[in-house]
Amino acid sequence: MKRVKLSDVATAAGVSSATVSLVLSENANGRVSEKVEKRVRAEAKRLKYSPNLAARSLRTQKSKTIGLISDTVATTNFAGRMLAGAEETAWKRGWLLIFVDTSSDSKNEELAISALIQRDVEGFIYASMSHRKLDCPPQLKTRPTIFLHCSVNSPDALSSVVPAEYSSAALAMDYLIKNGHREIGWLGITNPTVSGQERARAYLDAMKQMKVKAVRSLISNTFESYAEDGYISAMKLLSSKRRPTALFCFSDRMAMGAYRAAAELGLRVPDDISIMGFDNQPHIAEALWPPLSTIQLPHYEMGTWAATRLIDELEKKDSEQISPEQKEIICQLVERGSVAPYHPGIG
Amino acid sequence: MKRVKLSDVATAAGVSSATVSLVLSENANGRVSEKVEKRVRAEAKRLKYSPNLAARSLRTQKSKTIGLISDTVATTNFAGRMLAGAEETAWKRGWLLIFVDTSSDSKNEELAISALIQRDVEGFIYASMSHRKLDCPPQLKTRPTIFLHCSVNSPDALSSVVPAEYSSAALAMDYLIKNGHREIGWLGITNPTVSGQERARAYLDAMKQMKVKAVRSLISNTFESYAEDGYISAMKLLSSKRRPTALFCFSDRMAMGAYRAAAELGLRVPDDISIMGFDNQPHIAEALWPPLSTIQLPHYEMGTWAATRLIDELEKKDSEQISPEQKEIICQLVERGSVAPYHPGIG
DNA sequence: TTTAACGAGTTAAACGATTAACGAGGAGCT
DNA sequence: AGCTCCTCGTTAATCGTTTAACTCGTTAAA
Repeated sequence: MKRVKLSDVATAAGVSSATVSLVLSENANGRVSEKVEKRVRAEAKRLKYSPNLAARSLRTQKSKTIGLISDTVATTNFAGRMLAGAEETAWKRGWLLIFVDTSSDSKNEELAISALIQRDVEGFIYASMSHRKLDCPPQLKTRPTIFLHCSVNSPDALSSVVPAEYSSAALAMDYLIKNGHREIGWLGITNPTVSGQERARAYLDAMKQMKVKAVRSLISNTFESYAEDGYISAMKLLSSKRRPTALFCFSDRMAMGAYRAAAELGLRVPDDISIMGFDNQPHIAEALWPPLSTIQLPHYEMGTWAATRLIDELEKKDSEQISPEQKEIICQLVERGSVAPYHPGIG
Repeated sequence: MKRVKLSDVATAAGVSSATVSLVLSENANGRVSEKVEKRVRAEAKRLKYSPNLAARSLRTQKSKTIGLISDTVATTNFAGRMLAGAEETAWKRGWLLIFVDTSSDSKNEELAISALIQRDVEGFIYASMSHRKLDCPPQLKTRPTIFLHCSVNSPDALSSVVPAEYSSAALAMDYLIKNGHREIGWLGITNPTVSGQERARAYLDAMKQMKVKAVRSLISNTFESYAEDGYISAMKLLSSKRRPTALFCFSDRMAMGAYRAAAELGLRVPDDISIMGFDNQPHIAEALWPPLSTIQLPHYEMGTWAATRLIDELEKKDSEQISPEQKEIICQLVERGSVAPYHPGIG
C-alpha cells in the first residue's frame, strides 16, 4: 500500500517528474503540450496520485494550514460553533485547521504556539471563550493573526472580530420598549467583562433616553451569571415595591433563574412579566417554557469571518495590502414567547 | 526573523549538523562526548532552535499528528468535550490533532479523509455525534483508527469506545428503586438509536426484575427527545390513572419538559414526583430547579481513552502486539435534587 | 547565412531534517 | 611493529516536491 508519488506518475506517463509537477500545479503556461498534459492527468488519476504535503511544504515554505489557539474549547457550549465556523470555511478554501487548547494545566500558551509554528502554520486564529481585551502574545506577531471573540489592546491594532455587544443589547431594549415596556429591570453582573459592561451600558442609555427615573432600583447585579444568580436578582426585583414589567437578563442562564423566580411568585411569563435573555444558548433558550426570546450570539459567523479574513490575507498577492480591521458583528434578535406587549392600566 | 535550523546550531557549536541531530534526538548513545553535547544543547537553546517538522516528517515518514474526523462537532454540546479530551491527551503525549468535520454540505467523508492522509496523519479518531453502529470507511483501514462514540459492524472488529448505555441506565434504575420507587415511568424515544434502545432495555429489565405488572402503561414514547417531547410524554403519564412516583427520562432535555408538566399539574419535584435525567447536559441539568439528578455521559473520558489508545498503538514497538478492544465506559450517577425517597402510604 | 526566438520538455539544486556508513586518532594487546 | 577496537565525530544519501536554469530541435527574422 505504498503511497504513489510524483515520480511514479512521471514514469507511468513517460515524462520527467518536473513535467508532472508543472501540469498538476497548473503552472504549465504553455510549457507542456496538450497531448502530454492529458496523458499526465490520466495517469495521475489512474494511480490515484496525491501529493505529499510535507514535501511540498518543505519546498515551498507554505503549509496551507492555520493554527487555532483557544483558551477553552472544552467547557463552553459556544466554542464549538466558533470552531465549526472557522473549520468549515477553512475547508472550503482548501485549508486545514490545527487546534490546540491552552487551558489544560501544564500547557501554556507559549508552548502551544511554538508547537503550531513548528508545524508551519501560516497564520493564527486566537479564540477566546469570553469576550475580552488582551495583549497580543509576542509570538503571534510573527505571522498573520485574527482574534476571535476578543480584541487586542492598543497600540497593536490587529484584526479581530467580536459581537456588537452594545448595539445588540440596544436592539433588545428597543424590542422591549416597542412592546410598551418602560419599567424594565436589568439583571446584570459585576464580574468585569466586556459583555457585562457593554450590555449594561446599552440598558442604561435606553432607560435614560426614555427618561425613566431612579433606574437604580430596577437593577440587580450578581458577580456571576448562573441560573441561581438570575433567580436571586429576579426575586429581588420582582418582589420589590416597584415591580418591573419586563426583565432584561445578561444571559439565558440568568433568564432561566428568572423564570423560576417568576413561577414562585405566581407571575406568569409573559402575561405578568416579560423576560428577555441574551446568548441564545443552545438547548436552553428554546427548551424553556415559554420559549425564551433572546439575542443570538454570532459565534458561527465570527468563526467564518475570522477564517475568511485570515485566508484572504494569506492568499493575497504581495502587491496587495490589507489593513487590519476590528469587526463587530451585530446579533440577531430571536423572537420566541417570553415577551408580550404591555398595556399600561391592564398589567 | 528567519527560523533557525539544525545547521545554524551546528555552525554555532562548531560541529556538523549530524552531531546536532544526534544530540537533540537523544540518539547519541555515547557517540558524542559530554563536552560537545553540552555545547550543542547550549547553542540550541541560545538560538531557540526548534525543528522543522515538515522536514522531519518527510525524512522519517512520521508526523506525530493524528486526524480526527467528526460527523458534527458544531451542533452538539457534547462534541466539545470529546474533542477536548482527545486534544488534551494528544498534547500531553507530544502529538497534535487535525480535525475536520464532515457534516458541512459539499464536503464528503472521503475527501476529508484524503485531506488528512495527505497531511500524513499516522492514525485516525472517528467521532460520531450520536451513539451508533457503522461500517468502517475503507480508507480508514489504511492506518490505525479508533471509533469514538460509535462502533463498527462486524466483521471489522476495530477498536472503539462508547458509553455503557445499558449498565448506566441500570444504575439509574437501581438508584430510583433504592429510593423506594416501584411505579417508575419511562419517557423514551422511538428514533432507533443505540442509546434509545439500550436505555429502554435497562428500564424494562429492571421493571421485570421487580415484577411490576403492565409496564406498558408506565411508558410513553416520542420520536425525538426535545423538551417538548418530554413534556408531552410526562403529561400523559402524570395525568393517567396510574400515576408513576418517579420518571426516568431518556434525556435531560426531556426531563426539562417533564418539570414543566409536573409544574402545570401542580406536582412538586421531587416531593410529589421524582425525576431522573440522562446525559448531564452542561448548563441544563444544574440550572434546573431543583437541580436534576442524572447520569453523566463520559464524553471527556471517551475522548481521552480514544487518544490514549490510538497513541499507544502508534508508539508501540514493532514487536509488541495490541489487539483491538471495544471499550464501554460506565457513566457516573450525578445526585442532585430531583429524586426523593418514596414511602408508600405517604405519597 | 547567421542569429534570435520559441516550443516542449529535462536537469539538478534546493527545502531541513535523519541515519547508515565511513574515518582518524589513539589505546591496548600480542 | 602490526593489528584490532574504541571513541568521537563527519559524509553523504535520502525523504517527495518545486522551480530556475538549461537543452535541443525548429522556425522566423535580419
